[in-house]
Amino acid sequence: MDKLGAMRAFINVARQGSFAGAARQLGLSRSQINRQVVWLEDSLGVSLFNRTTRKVDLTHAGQAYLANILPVLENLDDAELQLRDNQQSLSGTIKINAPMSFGLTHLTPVVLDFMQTYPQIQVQLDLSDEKRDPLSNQFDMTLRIGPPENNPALIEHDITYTSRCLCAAPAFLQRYGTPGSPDELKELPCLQYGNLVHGNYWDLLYQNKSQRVRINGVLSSNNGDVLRQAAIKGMGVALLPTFIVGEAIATGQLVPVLQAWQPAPLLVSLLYAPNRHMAMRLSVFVKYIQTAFENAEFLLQG
Amino acid sequence: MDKLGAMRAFINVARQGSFAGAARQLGLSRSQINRQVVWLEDSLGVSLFNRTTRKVDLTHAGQAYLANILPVLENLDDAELQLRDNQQSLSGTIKINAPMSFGLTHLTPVVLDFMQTYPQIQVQLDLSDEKRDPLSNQFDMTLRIGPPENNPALIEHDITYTSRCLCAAPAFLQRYGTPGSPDELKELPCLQYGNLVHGNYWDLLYQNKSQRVRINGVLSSNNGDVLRQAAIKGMGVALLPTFIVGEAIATGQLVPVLQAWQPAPLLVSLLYAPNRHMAMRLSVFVKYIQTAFENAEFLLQG
DNA sequence: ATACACTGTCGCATAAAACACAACAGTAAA
DNA sequence: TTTACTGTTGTGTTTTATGCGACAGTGTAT
Repeated sequence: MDKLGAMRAFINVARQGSFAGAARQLGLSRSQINRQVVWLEDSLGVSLFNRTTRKVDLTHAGQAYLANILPVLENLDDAELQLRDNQQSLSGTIKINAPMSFGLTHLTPVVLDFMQTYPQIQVQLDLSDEKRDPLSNQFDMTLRIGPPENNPALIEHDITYTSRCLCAAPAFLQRYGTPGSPDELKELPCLQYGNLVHGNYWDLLYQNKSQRVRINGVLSSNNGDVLRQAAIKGMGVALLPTFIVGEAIATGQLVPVLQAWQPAPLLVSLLYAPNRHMAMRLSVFVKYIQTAFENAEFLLQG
Repeated sequence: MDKLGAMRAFINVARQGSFAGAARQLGLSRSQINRQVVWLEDSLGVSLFNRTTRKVDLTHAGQAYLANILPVLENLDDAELQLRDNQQSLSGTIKINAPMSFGLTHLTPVVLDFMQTYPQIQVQLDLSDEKRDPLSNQFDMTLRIGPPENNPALIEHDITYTSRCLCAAPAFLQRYGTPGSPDELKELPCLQYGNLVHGNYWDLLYQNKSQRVRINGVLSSNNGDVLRQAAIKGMGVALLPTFIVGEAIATGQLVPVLQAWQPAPLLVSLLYAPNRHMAMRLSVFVKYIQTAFENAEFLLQG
């Protein structure tokens, strides 16, 4: 038996002093109201009403019970209302985790725009290149750059792609010579992006076919800016996402090499727990990020 | 769907971090716990748990909801406990209404004994000769002296009988003569008990047959002591319950007359609302009064 | 690495309840 | 007295609750 329903029936009967009135108001039959109240009385072991066929008066016990459960049920409704509001309104906090470089250079401006569009939403933006569990309750959204995880317990919302390129400083190329084929990379000092280090090699695409190329890795870091600085200083050939080295290439600090041998583009995706009921602010955020990066060709161009 | 049940399932799952654990504790199947939680989530439009098949963690929304409903449910349980306790324990207040004379002379000592037997029970004893509705919430118990009401919406618990007698002061009899037959009453000044005044006559029993006898009513009152004082002063023949005039007869202030023509004994009964669940203190009170008056022969004797 | 025990979820069948309707006895007002 | 309404109860039907079994997934111990 639905005790809450019985309580609501009881409250309505008490307020109106009539079973039939409560039945009309609740859209139920008189018998059902009667049965619910009787059940409540039996389960409590207390008579709640003194009823004649024409009058319904609260017992002392009924008065006490009514006075006790009224605020309780109000609190309960408040709790639900609060929850629903937090779920459906465009307010509250979004906790985002993203890698350092991409977060600083590309995510931050979009997030700031987002916050101006939805001023009631607060953002907690955590930038770090450490791998964090997107399923821990620490973050609502985790932005990842890399190959898909194919984790069935995780929603991977693909945002865009970012291409990578091989590049080096002009001074470096003057000193070591510009490589004409990837074979030469195993003789040249190479700078490796840490998150992708699986060994002393790079996987490159040549005419859409993947080929594993041995390299001479001298520096690896989980921070792309470190590698960019190293590359600009002429310390080696770097394989870096264009969003990191794009500006340096545009200003001539770095020069693309082996342009026919480009690494596969990396997936930029938002990871989050697959809740069947996602908070409105989160789905709005995902959509906002999606459209903001939809035509982000700067990511694809050197 | 029983929302309270679903909430309890949710709370148990949250506490144990496991659907199966909650199922074991609640004595239900895993599927039922799952269904209840899913139903709760759907009805709230919010995901309460982040679940993998091996871990169950509260969502932020779930944490908030749990924190909100926990005290609410506790309050609800408290309300029920309080109600049940008030119902089953021998404590609380009993509100009694009784007629003035009988209350003072016979009910009061029994009530005082009752209070010493059950010191946790408080009594509110209202003595008045006005007719009051036993169904109004003003009183739990109404003691009435008189013929049964045969009200189906009322429980009439018969306690005992009290006989009545015709009597007068010796001085009065010296002046007017002792009546030898009831016919003479229509010439003698008579004193009528107010609650029973239905006209200028008395209904008397002669050899177990009721006969209506015309009288000469000169004073009527709803208070028996008034009539007793008047009778002692020699102002007329009184028809009064023996519990009022018994002492005066014993001391010779009044003398019974027409002893072959006695009025029908009056019923002493407790009236109360027919609650299907009577508070323990009330049923105990009824039983106590019942046994206290069970052999109350003083009521039957002049 | 493999087996195993355990998890959350879902489909299915059944027992339990919620519910409306109709009928009944009682009551207040016309 | 009539009339319209009340609270209650029995009856049948629809809805829901519940257990069982199966499935895919996941830690643990061998």
